[in-house]
Amino acid sequence: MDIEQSAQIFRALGDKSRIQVLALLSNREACGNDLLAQLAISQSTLSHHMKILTESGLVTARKAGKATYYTLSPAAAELAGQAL
Amino acid sequence: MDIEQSAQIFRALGDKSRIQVLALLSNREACGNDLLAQLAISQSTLSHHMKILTESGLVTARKAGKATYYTLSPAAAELAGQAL
DNA sequence: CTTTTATATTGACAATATTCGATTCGTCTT
DNA sequence: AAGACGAATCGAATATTGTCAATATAAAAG
Repeated sequence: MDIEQSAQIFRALGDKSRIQVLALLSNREACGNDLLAQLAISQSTLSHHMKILTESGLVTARKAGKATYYTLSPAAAELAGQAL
Repeated sequence: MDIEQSAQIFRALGDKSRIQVLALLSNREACGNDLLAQLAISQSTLSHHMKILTESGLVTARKAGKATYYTLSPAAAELAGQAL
């Protein structure tokens, strides 16, 4: 694994809101609105965080109709499970 | 583990230079000068990074005479070993 | 006791990151 | 077609971070 990519992943993990998102996703898949309902942040901020999480590879996004469903990618599940 | 503390640890890991430091420390203990010799950063920048690493608990510092010797803490060794 | 060596701290600056409200873009419903 | 809904993007304000040169502190050497 490239060193800058590792840094990117850790940077993605280095934010309270994003860790909360990962925790929510550890149980089950969820769409943006589901997540939004449990986080005290705005919709645009959540969208921004989800972009960072997906770009880092920690989360994968699946669009279905209006909604976007997010799931933990396996690598993230491992890291998150160990460290959280 | 507290969620903000987790974020702090990941933030500490989210920088290229700091990951390089951890890689260097994975083999053996090293003092600042040793590290400085292998990293293309200034002394003050290294000192700053080492502060972040020690404050996050990933690295422990031991002062001996003029020098400060750094070692990976066990938790970091595990995380770093897995992710790097 | 002066000088050198190893770190730490300070102050400054540019680059990044976080956050929000407003707007836009798709998709579904009516 | 019009409206509602979920999400993404834009623009801007603010905060945090990474970096360095300069300076300070502390220990060893001469």
